[in-house]
Amino acid sequence: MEWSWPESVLLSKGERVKEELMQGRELAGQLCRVFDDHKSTLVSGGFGGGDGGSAEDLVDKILGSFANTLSILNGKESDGEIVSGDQIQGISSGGSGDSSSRDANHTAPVIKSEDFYEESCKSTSTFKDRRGSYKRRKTSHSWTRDTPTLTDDGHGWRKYGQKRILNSKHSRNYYRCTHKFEQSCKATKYVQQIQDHPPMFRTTYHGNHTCRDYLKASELVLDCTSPRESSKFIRFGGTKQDHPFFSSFTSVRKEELVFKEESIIKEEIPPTSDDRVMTSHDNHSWLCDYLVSPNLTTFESSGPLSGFSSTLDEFDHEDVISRLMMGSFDLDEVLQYI
DNA sequence: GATATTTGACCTAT
DNA sequence: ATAGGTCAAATATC
Repeated sequence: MEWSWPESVLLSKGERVKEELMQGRELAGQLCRVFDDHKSTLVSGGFGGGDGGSAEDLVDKILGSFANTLSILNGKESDGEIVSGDQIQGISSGGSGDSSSRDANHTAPVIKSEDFYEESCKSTSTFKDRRGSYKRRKTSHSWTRDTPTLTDDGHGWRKYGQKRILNSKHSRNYYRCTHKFEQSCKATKYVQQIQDHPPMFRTTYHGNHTCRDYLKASELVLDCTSPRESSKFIRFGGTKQDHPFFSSFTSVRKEELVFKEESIIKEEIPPTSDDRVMTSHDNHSWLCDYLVSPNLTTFESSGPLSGFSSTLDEFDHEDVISRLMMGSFDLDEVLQYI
C-alpha cells in the first residue's frame, strides 16, 4: 500500500514551507557572518548582543522558522501552534541538562544539545593495538533525544557495548554506525532508560553520520503508529536513488527498527501493547526531518517542536548552525515532493 | 559462513 | 580510585 500526501493540504502549504525554509537558510547565513565577526572580535564578551541582529536572536528566528515549517507540515498551524523564536528561547532557557530534573510528563521526543568535548591531545604510545583503548572524540558534538519508546532514527546502528551506569537502574547500550568501517562513519550513540513510569529513554548521539546507504534510500517507513502491522512506505520516484536529493538518505532497515526496540525492551521493561511513539500527524514531521537535511540530526524531532528543549549555550549555537549550514539543498527540489 | 549481539577485559578521563 | 567508553572473543542468529 502506498501512502500519499493529501494534496489539498500540502499544496496550500508548499509556499509557506518554502518561505520558512528560505528564511531559515537566510538567517543561518546571517548568523554565520555574526560568528565570523564574533571570532574576529573575540573578547567583545557576550554571545548575544541584544539588538535584533545578535546571534541569539538569529538562532531564535532560525529555530522558529524551522519550527513553523514543521508545524505547517504537521498540520498544526490552524491550531495556533506555530512556534516563535521567543517560544523556543523560553523552552531552552528552562533546560538544565540534568536528566533527573526533566519533566516526567514529557512524552514528546526531546532533543537537547549537551556537552562539547574539548580536544584531547593526550596520547599514549600504546593505544593503537591495545584492547579497549580509544581516543575521545576530538571535535564531535553530542546531543540527546528523549523518547517514551525506543524509536528508530533512520540510521543503521550496531551495538558494541553495554555498561551498568552508576546510580542508574538500567544499563547503557552503546551503538556505532553500521557503516563505521566501510565508510568511516564516526557516528555513535548510546541509549539508556532514564525513567520507568512512564518509560523514558534517552539517546545520546555523538558525531554526525557521514555514511550513505544507497540500497534502500528511496524507501522510508512512514507509518510508525502500528509498526508491526501496517508499515507503509513512501516511494520517491519509480526507481531507487534516481533523485540526487533523496539518494543521500540513509536506509531504514525494518529489521533494525524492530530489533533495537526489542533488544532493550526485553531486558529493561516488559513489552507493552502501546510502544508507539509517533502519532499519525507525526509522520509528516518524520519526513520533514529528512527534508531539512539527512545530517541535520539536531532537528530530528518526531513530534512538534514543543518538545524541543535544547539548552543553547555557546557551543550549542555553533552546533545548530553548523548543522544548518551542512544542509545545502535546493528548496524547489524538496518542495516538489511535499 | 556471514553478520550481529553479548559480555568481560581493558583503557582513558576525571 | 573509579566511572564510563571501547574492544574483541565467544556466542547467537540468519
